[in-house]
Amino acid sequence: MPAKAAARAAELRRLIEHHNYLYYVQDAPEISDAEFDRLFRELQDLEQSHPELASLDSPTQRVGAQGQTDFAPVAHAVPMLSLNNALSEEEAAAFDRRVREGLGIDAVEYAAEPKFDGLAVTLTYDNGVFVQGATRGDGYTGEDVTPNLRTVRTIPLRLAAERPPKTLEVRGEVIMLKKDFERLNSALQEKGEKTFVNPRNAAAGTLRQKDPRMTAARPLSFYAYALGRYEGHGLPADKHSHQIAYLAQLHLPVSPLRRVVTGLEGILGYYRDIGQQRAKLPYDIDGVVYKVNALARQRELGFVSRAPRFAVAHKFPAEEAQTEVLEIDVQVGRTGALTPVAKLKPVFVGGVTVSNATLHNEDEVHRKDVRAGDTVVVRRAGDVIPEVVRVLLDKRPPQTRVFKLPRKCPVCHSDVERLEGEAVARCSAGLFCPAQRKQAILHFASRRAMDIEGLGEKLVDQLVDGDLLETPADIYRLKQATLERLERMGEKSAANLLGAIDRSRETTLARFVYALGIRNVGESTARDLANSIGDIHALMSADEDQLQQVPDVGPVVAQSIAHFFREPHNRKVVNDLLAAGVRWKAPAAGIARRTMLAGKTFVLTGTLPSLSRETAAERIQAAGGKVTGTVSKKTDYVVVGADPGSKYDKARELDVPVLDEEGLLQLLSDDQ
DNA sequence: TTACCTCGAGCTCA
DNA sequence: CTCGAGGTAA
Repeated sequence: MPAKAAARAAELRRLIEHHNYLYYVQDAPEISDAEFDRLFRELQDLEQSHPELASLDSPTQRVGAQGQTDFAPVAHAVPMLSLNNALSEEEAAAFDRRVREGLGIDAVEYAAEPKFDGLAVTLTYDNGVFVQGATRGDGYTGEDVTPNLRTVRTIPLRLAAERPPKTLEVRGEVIMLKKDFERLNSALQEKGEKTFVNPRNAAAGTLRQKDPRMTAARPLSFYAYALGRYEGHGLPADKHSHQIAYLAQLHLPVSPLRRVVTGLEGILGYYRDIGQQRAKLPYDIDGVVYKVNALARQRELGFVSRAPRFAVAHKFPAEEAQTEVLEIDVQVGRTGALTPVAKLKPVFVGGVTVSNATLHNEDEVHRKDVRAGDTVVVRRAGDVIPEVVRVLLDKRPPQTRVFKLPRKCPVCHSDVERLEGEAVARCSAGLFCPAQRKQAILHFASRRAMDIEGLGEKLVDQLVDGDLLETPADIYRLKQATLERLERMGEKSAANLLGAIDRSRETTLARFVYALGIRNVGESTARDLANSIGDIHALMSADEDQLQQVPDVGPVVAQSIAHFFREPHNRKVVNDLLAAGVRWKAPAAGIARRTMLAGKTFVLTGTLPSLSRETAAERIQAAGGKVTGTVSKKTDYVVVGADPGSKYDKARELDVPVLDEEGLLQLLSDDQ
């Protein structure tokens, strides 16, 4: 009697999902583990004997139902933006002041919540069923990690709602609870396996597992804090806090520490309160978040470039630690810039082991008077980069010496030059310096340049040190037999590398120009040059006036380019590369094709029906147009897709012509 | 900057 | 088993 079986299966799923929620989210089970297991097994048996009842949202299908995690790209319909940071109470006060002034009101109501230290993800529910989960990625495109997220016990596979919304996209953080982290690490240790260094890395590593069974074995948690897309009834439209409460009703886990507070006093009170509880909380947090609670006011404030103006992350002060400076190393970069780097006695701070800290330049070292042998205070500033905060002078041993930048390049012993008014000193040898040569070749081969897969740092070191490579052009003369003599290079690796080198011969002018590594010429300038000048020989012989005709090329960039191509050595490298068979298609129809969109500026907002943001931008650039991020009087067109942001409002305000995708394609096809 | 995962392939020892 | 390269995240 399948009808009866189906009804029982539905009932069991509801019960199991409910008790799962009580156990994992509420931490208040109402039945014993044994009873829960019985329900679970009954459902499993039922599904086994009636395979037609199996369904993806069944709690028996948390693991394995969808096979492997494939990390396929997922475009976010609503971008996952980052928040601006406030690093002190003064900055939090400044945020509150800007909000008050922006809204013209005296006391603002904020929704405050802890800022979890984990990984941002977005979950999509179709008709109440969890169908997709993705990482944040660059905010516009993330990776599909659905099978891994299905194993997270606090993520409901089905929302608790009689009439669930048609679509619900919810944003939140995947974390590992401190106790789960400790349990996992001791288990790993017992097995003699590598342990994780902190809960965040454990969560990140777990989410990046290909096999969801591995993920299932490592306990992750999830907390929801924001809404992405929503279609359906029932969502409160007035306040953020009400929306979060609604998510909680659907049995999505939300932070119990969230509060609604008012004004600066309210947010600072909250900050101090949470700060006091921090150590006792079951998970790591790195600050608190304030959001203007009224959604209409959020819209009023809008966005500045990539971050909302209505919210801020108020970070706790970065953890500091003391350690010793073993020595101050000097590294040579691609442009020959000499960078002093403090080699530190490894110290655990802010969740990682720090052993290097850049000191930026000579003046910076002197300002802080850092010396080899000093004891210093270090911290991880602005999220990632380790920083020497100050020297503890009373711990300075006798006979330390003031740091002196070497007068000769530490790699090639050529003279070091420091130009008037510049903070950086440079090795004067240019590409004759092996350090610069290595960097130049690495840059040439990099993904965004010539994209020679497999030509990495260790290999370039060997090739340059063995005098097998002097210039990028030599790459195309490498032989199988030569490569096979190198470390860790067998027949197969050598053949693969030669294949990659051969494929790279077919490129574009823009990539080629970028690959040359001309000072001040990045990816976008290279593209501008390729589009406007369109020919490598014309580019090589262009004078500075001609170069300045190219959009966005000013005197400094023009000078760099002209200077680069005046150098006979560089001209020879270009000619050698051409002789080695490096080639590209001439930009079709040349100038004529570009007249229409040349110099026109576009801004994209919202999701286009068929083109991704990237493709749209590429097509516009290919036609000579420019794509920027902000709408101003200089913007010629705003291309609007679904769910546009504030840029759309701005466009209407400034009377900038608005296109949809069709209009854009029309414009592009007119431009033949 | 550090830590982590995955992949392909080389290395090592049986 | 170990290494290098490539990728991601904060």
